[in-house]
Amino acid sequence: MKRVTIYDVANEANVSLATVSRVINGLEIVREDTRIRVNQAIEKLGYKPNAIAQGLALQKTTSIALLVPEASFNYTGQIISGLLDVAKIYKYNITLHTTSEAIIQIGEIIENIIKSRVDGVIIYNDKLMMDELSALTKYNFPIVVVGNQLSSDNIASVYVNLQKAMFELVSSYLDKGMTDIAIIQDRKNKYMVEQLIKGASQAFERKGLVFENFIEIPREYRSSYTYLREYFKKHKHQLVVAHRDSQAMAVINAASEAGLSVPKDMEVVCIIDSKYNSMMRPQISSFAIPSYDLGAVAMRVMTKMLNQSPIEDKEIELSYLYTPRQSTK
Amino acid sequence: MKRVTIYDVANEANVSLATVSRVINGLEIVREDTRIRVNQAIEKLGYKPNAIAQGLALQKTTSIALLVPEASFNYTGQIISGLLDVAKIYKYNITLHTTSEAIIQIGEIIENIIKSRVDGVIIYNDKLMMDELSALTKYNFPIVVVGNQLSSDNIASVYVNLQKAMFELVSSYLDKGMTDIAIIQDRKNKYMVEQLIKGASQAFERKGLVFENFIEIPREYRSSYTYLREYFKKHKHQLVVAHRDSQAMAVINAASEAGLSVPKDMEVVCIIDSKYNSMMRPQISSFAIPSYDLGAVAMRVMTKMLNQSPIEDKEIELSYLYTPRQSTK
DNA sequence: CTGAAAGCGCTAACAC
DNA sequence: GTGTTAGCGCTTTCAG
Repeated sequence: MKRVTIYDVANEANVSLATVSRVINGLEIVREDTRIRVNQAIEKLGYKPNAIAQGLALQKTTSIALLVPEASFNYTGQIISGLLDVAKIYKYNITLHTTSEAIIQIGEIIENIIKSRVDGVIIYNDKLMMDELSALTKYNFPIVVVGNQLSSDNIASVYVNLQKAMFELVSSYLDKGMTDIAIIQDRKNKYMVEQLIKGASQAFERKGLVFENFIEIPREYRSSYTYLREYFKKHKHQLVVAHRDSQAMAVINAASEAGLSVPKDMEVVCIIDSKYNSMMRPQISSFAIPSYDLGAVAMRVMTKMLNQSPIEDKEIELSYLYTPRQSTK
Repeated sequence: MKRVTIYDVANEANVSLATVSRVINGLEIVREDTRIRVNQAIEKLGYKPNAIAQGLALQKTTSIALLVPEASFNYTGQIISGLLDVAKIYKYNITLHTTSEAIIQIGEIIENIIKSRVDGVIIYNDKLMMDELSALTKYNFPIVVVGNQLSSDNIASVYVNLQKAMFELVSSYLDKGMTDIAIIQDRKNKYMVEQLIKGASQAFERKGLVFENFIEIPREYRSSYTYLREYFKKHKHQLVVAHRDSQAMAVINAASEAGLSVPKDMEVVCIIDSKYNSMMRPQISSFAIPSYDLGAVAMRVMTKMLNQSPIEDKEIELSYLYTPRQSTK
């Protein structure tokens, strides 16, 4: 199919290309009959405006870049889903970029994003902090960070206060007199675990205690499970907190092999779960983190920034809900 | 930061924009010293070529559209991951589009893709078949379909032969004299289940039998689990095949509630599993479907089509591997 | 080896 | 209301 341009339509309809532009954008007033004529021509020729050319002329692309870590999508899936739904409403396209463990690549990705001249960038990344973002901020297009509390001139963020969540959870156990509480720590999700530790420490401090139970998965272990199997042969806690349901499940399975029964001998809680949690036995007590909303709100904020609309607050905190299940008493 | 264009660089380096274009594209021969001068200017000004303008001039965007159903990403995640990794190698950008259940939207999405002038489209979709694709084929850019066997002039496909997989699986059970075999059927993944049924039917026919055990989840049930719980109070099979581990898990949990033990009283197999399968008890026997490769190969084929490279075969079948686990004897 | 100039398809003043 | 025209930033002949 030959490319049909705005000129072809103009010819067909016997008007100037400016008029065609007017009707496709519906901005200015065009006389009824000529509008109809133009629309017929468009229909007849099967004309579709070239978004690339529009982008050049308008200096905007109506597409925003999404930057997510690696590509498991196990937990970002919901976020992306929310993002896309809202993006669709506002007619924004999403270009998907993933950051691998290798930090070196990040420069390349950002370069790529800049070349693409997207209107904005949404980032979900535990590791990427202000410093790494600076490369992006120089080009001062709006940035929305999902998952971290963070803001500046053209950066907004949408997040859940995990520290507070953890504080409340740990406090409630401490109140019951249970102090043997441990957190699973692994290399990934470093930022997230840090927040959990802060929250726990805070709760301990309040009781005049010190929190120091980190179950750190050593680098040499390919999977947490392998390590945990060893670990629970020698250790036991009253409560173990994992960040994800998969980690929690590894804990439960490992503990079970070591003869520990959850929740009888040990309770387990995770922060974020997936749809699989409902299928697991025991089902894991978790915080209901509004992942979908995290994405949807992020995209909404982005559209506001793009429209220069005033934003009440650049750091938007979404709420969580602790949901006890079978893995706790 | 002010936009810096190729003109600015040309000025700074005291050359024409044509020369700058040459050095950034590294195509034609440019004298050593002027090349260095230009590169210095680029460095100094922080110039990044505008991909939009390049796209306009070159009539190509180096970006390809990815169309996936809804947005669960539970099973497409791996595919997307493979896709992105290869896309990165070839410097292609991916724009992400999701198709919801509502068919009406599909036209809008396709229109959007066409306007974006992507270089190609990769589609993973059980439902979308030739007819729906026609809107795309008219614009004759390359299309790669993931998951369906399908091809034509500018359409290639990468898939796994589920029918064959199912045929082999069912045959092996029939050979053992087990004929009470059922397939879980739901509204989603219709195409996939169809293939499974074909494979099973074929195996049954070969034995002079007829396959007719479909456990169809009625529309009114929000989750399969709710229905299955009722179902297994009254029914029981020797083998139940589900397409996904989540479905299989629902079967196992429901059966378990009805007093059936898997695999003792009933065996369960699923076709595609996720990383969660390794955490489930029992772990579900499944076919190892090379999801990542499905994506990676699809992208590779796409790049070939874009380069007009000859393609040996437009229908690429990837292999699976049946992996018995705890849910079968 | 390098520069001038004509597009690529569209938008947005500015005329009429 | 509608047409004219100058860009948007880059690539690519075609000269020199």
